[in-house]
Amino acid sequence: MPELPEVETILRQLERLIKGRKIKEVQVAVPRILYHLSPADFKKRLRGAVFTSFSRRGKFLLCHMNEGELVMLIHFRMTGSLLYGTPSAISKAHTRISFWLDNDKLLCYNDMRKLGKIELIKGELVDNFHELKSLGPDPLSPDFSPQLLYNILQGSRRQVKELLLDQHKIAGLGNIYASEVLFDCGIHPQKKAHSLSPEEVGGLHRSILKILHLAIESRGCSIANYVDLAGESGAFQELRNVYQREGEPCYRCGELICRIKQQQRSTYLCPRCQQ
DNA sequence: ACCCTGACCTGCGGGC
DNA sequence: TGCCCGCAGGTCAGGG
Repeated sequence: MPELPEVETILRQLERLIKGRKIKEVQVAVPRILYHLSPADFKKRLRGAVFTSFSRRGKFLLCHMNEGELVMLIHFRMTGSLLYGTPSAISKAHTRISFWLDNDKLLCYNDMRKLGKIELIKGELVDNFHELKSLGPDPLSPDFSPQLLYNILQGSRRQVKELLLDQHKIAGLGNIYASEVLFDCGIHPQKKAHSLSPEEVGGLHRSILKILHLAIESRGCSIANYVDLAGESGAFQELRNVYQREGEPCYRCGELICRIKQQQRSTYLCPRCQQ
């Protein structure tokens, strides 16, 4: 599920709705979401903890607890979501972890496929946490310049779409937005990364920012089951040009959108607009 | 460095 | 109706 825009949407809602709230009780229905942490440990460390602030790196959501002393790190993978509301209003389908808050509302981590992951890290160790440390630059960070993108692409002989999906190179794009971005700038997804000209990279850079900002404004993309904290769908799926539009006409030129496989995953493109 | 496969999970829709 | 297959916003480990 969530790529960068969906995580950003969730983060903004958490800032508005959960900031300053204290956790009264924690319930762990599916321990494997916590990986190496035991449910007992997880509960003990979070009982009484206060949500201080929130941040994001790529697709990782960071909940800073107790003035930054502790960080709860969430990766939603394919089908994870956070839901917030009164206990009776929240969908209990696939609830894996529940947090009771001091206003008697519930914050639930729901995840049909159980592929998501939650970690607890001491605040001072966050920057050394290997999964964050190995991430490439976040495209919404100020240091993500066209020149930086050019350097990243120059260093690889792989296909450009594969590179956009590689979180160690650029952190935040997933399968939907990678296809949409490449359509937007007219670059064929199978082009070798190092073969792109500075002008093409400039266009790619502009399209990455354009599509991500557009998707955040639309509060994410709900093609399948993504919902925000309130259980609401996003609207970006109405704006997409290629993703899951195989066999339908390109809005720009009328050619039929086609689907190819790259690294066992579907890529959608317009064969006429993307050369 | 690159490429592919399988693993982790559940659920949905299509074809027979 | 039921069963099997492929597919799904992700990522990692392992082998060639």
